[in-house]
Amino acid sequence: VAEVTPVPDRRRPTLEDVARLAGVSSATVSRALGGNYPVASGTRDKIEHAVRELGYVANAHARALAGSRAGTVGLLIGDLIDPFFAFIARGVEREITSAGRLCLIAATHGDPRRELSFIDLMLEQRSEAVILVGGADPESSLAPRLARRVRSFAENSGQLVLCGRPPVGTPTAAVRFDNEGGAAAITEYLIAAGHERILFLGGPPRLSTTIDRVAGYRRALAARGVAEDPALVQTGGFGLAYGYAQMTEILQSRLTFTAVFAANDNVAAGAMRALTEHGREVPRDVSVVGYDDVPVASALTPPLTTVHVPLEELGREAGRLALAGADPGTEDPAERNVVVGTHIVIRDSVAPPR
Amino acid sequence: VAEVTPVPDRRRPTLEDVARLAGVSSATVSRALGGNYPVASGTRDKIEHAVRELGYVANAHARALAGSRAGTVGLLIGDLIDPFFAFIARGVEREITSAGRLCLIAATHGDPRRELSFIDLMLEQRSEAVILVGGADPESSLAPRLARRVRSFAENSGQLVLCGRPPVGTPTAAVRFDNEGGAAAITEYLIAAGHERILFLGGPPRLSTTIDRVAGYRRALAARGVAEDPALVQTGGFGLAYGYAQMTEILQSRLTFTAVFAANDNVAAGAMRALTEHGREVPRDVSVVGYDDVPVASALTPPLTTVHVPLEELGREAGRLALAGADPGTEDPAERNVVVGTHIVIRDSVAPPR
DNA sequence: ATGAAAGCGCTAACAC
DNA sequence: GTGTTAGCGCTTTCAT
Repeated sequence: VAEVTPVPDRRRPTLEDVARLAGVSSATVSRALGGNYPVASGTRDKIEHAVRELGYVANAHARALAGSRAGTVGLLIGDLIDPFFAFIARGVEREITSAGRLCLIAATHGDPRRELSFIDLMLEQRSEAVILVGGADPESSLAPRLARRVRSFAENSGQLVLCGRPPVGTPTAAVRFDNEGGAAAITEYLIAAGHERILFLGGPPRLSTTIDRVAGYRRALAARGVAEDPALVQTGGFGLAYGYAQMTEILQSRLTFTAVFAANDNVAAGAMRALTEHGREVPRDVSVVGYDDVPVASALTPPLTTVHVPLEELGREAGRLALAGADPGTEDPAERNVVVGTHIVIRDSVAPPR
Repeated sequence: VAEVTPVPDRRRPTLEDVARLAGVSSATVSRALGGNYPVASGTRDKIEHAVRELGYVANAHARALAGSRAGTVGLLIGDLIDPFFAFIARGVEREITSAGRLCLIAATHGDPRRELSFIDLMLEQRSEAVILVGGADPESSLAPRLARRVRSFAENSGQLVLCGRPPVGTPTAAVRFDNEGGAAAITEYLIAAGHERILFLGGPPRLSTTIDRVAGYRRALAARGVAEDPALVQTGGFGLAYGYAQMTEILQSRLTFTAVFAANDNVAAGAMRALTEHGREVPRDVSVVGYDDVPVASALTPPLTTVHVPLEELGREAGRLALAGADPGTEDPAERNVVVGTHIVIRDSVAPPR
């Protein structure tokens, strides 16, 4: 058996090492590095020199252990790919990072159990805050457990912020956008254009987001005195594939409609493709609108009329709430709600019915 | 001045608390929780009970300080929105998370200085590995500093993995995809279809990715004996906006071409829009191809022929390398290279020249 | 199988 | 302004 050459495994320099080299105490080094404490400029120079000399890098864990903030904020999103989440994540990330914190991101990939374990992880990390993004099924069997976890986090660790997501059963800060209002507005727009048989297509049926959007749709119908046909509400999925498949199927049925309100832009994209393939031209034969205003909306042919959701701003706001709640400076009632507005963006996918 | 009601500020339970309640020593609790150590099953039960009772959650910082792995891997990408990065990130995240590690993600938003500070942060976090994704400007004035940082990370902390990115001047593990090969292949495809005047459009000129793709384009031209016209290589940006603007300008010039090889799918999307607006039909009048095969490619009308890059797989591979290098089990030469293949995906945006 | 005790590297009183 | 000291909560020898 060959002898393993034992690598000396040079220990990383510590505060102590820096202190020794600079000829001061470790406390002084700590203060000099912390910045928020008076240290003689001569001393500071010596310390900075020693730091460079040794290639010293602070140990975040020791720092966190010894009592200062951990300096991290957790962000949990559904999926990194989906632009809906990506824009929110970008806003959060920007806000958190510019406050000198580190953003820990994880994706659930649709598994509610992963939410739980992520919160546990953040609890272990002693994160200052965690931000939960995205719609959720309030009926989920895991909901009570989630509520308990959230409470535990808020009590022990820090601020929890819900972003575009229904309450979890325990008070928290939250930032939402007006799902119902936007849905009502764009439905009214369709009605104003002369449509009465409007197909609502897609959206996981039990997801709060879907429920709110359908509610807005119904409200507009009712407000304008348009009769509601339950057959015209076909919830299901959020993807392009769903929109395509479902619309294909619908086109083979006897269901009649002159406009489609897709639960989001992806579904609209799928529906439009199916429509086109069946020789129905948008918007001449059928009008189509979406929701979210993610990049695909403007890239479609024709460009899609949709509801703009200020996703990045939503994220920034969530980030701000997270930090405000974590900072001991602001004594806010941890439970705060901000709602960001939505507005419809008119492009070329709507025309009067033929 | 009102008296501040002092909140009792209930301390979080520690290992010690659990030990006391379970009637054992903290060492035993540590072992029971660690899992990899024999503990009497009766003792274990008592401990688990106490843990639940107290709502005990381990402190990751104390754990990391006391010597075990930090259990985190850093991931640095250019932008959370860009599907190119998002797919890679998803692959990395999946791999890291399924290995029980926590993935710390940050975005540079194109600022090379943020790369440096992110590595510093990871150094502070004592991360097991960091993964740097995406093209980079090798001429950047920060390159030497980056090299130094990378070396420092590798020496002190853990594995550094480059993902789809040129070497940084010091040996590291890396996973790349064959940029040049893919570019050559799709160029040959265009040539085989009869094209000779092929416009290469977009891509930041000093970015390694662009350079490699242009190299592939040139290689194919040379291999097929097609004369190269320098005026046909117009590098610039990576966005849809760039593709649109630049193509619009080119259409107003006297430059002639029968096909466009866009540096990526976004540029292709922009170029196609400009083409369409100028009454040039794709692929009848002009053929267009892209690179990356991100979702927009298949959503375009007509669907885009492009080079498929297995982005998520790339990310997974990077994740694997990161963990392998971090694990002391595998004694690999920290510097390993894996190259994942690319292949062209034929859709409907290419036709013979008229 | 379990306990005692010594740190890990840092911050935060508390002295001077 | 700077040094001393006592932890922060855990893991890990070394005993037993």
